[in-house]
This record gives sequence, C-alpha cells and structure tokens, in this order.
Amino acid sequence: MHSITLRPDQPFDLDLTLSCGQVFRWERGETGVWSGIVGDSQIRISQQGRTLMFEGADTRFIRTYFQLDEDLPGIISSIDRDPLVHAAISRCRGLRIVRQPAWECLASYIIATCANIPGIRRRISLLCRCFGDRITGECGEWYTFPSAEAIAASEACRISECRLGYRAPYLKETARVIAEDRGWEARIPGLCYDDARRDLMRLKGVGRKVADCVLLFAFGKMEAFPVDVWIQRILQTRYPGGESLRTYDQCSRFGRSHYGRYAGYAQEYLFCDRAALTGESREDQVPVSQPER
DNA sequence: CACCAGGATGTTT
DNA sequence: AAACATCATGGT
Repeated sequence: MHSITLRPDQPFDLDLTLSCGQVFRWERGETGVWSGIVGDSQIRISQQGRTLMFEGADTRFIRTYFQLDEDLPGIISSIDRDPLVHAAISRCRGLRIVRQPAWECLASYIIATCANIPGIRRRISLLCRCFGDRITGECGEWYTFPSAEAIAASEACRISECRLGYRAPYLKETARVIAEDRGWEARIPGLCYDDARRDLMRLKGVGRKVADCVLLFAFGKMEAFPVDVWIQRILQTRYPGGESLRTYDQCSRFGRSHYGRYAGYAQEYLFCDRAALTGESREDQVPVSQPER
C-alpha cells in the first residue's frame, strides 16, 4: 500500500474525478475504494482528506495519471470568468482531468457517440472481455483494454458480441489504421491544436467532438472544448444570446475564446455539473458575457 | 412504450 | 455552409 499526501495547494477530489464521465473503466466499491484498470494493471485507490492510498501502481504513475502536479488553482482562476462556470467550479471542487492512455481514449470515445454513460461503460466492458488480455493478479482477474492490433484482427461476428451497433465498422477501420501507424501517438503532441485535430479527424468515426475529447483527455491539449448535447444545451440556455450558438464550431469557438487556454477544463466543470445547470433551479443564472458573432 | 444519449457520415438544399 | 436522414443499442 502506497500513499500520497496532497499539499493544501493541490486540491483533488477522487470521487468527482472518476465519476464525472471522463473515464469509463473505474468502479467504486462499497467502502469508497475505487478499482480501475489502466494499461496492464489493476489499481485500487481511495482518498481520506489530503491522503491518497493506493496499490497496483507506483507514486509517479498516480501523479501523472491524475495530473496532481498541474496547477489546478491557477487553471481554475483562469477559467473563472462568469457566474455560471463559477457555480460549477464551486460545486465540483477538486475535479481534475485525467491523463488517459491515447488508444484507449480514442477507441472509447468512438464507441461513446450517441450513447449514455452507463451504455458506454457496458460496451467497453464487453470489448475488453472479448478482445483484451486476461490477467490474473493477487486480488482477482481482469481484462486489459484491447490493443488496436487485437481489434483490427478480430472477426465481425465477435465484434457484434460487444453491441457496438453502427460504431463497430468505425472502430475496426480505425484500429486497422492505428495498428499500421505506430507513430501517431508520438506525432500528435508536437502538433498545434488545429493540426492535431485535423490529423485525428482523418480516422473513421472521429469527428470534431471525438477529436476534441482525445486531444483534451489523452494529449493534454487544454484549449480543446468538446461540445456534446449537454454542453450545447448549457451554452444555449444559460448564456444571453446563447440561442445563436447553433453549430458545433460556434459553440467550440465560443468556449475557446471565452475561457481561454484552459477552455477544456471549463468544459469539464460544466459537464460535471450538467444536472444542476440544465435543471429548473435557476439561482445562479446571471451570465456575463455575450457569445461572439 | 416513447424519448434520448460525451455524434459521425453521406446526401440534399 | 447549413439542414437533414440514417445508423444500432440500451437507459430512463
């Protein structure tokens, strides 16, 4: 059992971070211990105040995965630009964006299109049982996220077991391309946001939204501002003049210009707080800035 | 049983 | 460039 003691200037909320819908393979046990599979390992981690206790990974891995050394207070103050995101920030204190493995993130968000989070988790779980490696450890057995090669080599009848629906051919085709293009993961970080996005969007099943999610969650391109139906609804209904934000690009450009270099973080706080921000209660509606033309 | 979900793609205006 | 149909599945 290892542990990390967080400094006062390192806000972090494990529950929020793992339950907000950015990652799909973590489960919370009765005792508050989270169990998840990253790479080949099963990690178990819990939090009590400023102390993180974990096993299955070393300290450096945990710091990197949860981005504990990112200056969250600085990021928060840079995106805290209107009452709406301010309310989301205050309700989601300690939420951090996880640094996900690139291929798993890409494949997961291809599968995630037009589905709700429980359904996404189910499909990914099936995919791992079907094509991942089975690993036996001290506390049980688990399945790794399948490699691009494993999915590319799979048969159609086995993919259909995973209930991916119309997404199956997208995933398989992209797996084939990625399996043949082993330089992609090293290439993306060197590209600027626009070029990296264009590069990802060559892949089947990867449009603007999936590309933005991969750039944000796997490559740390914090200006990426993914727009799903929740984000669009929040922007349209809670910002004055928001009705004019009709297309994906209008929403995403508004996010980037309004929230700045860490727009992706603003997006994640709004998404995490979506239930409150799309509900009937409107105590915190006093938005401030107009979307740009 | 309707309606909707971390959308993408191809076609039509 | 913007609007539309279509895609397959499951959650609520």
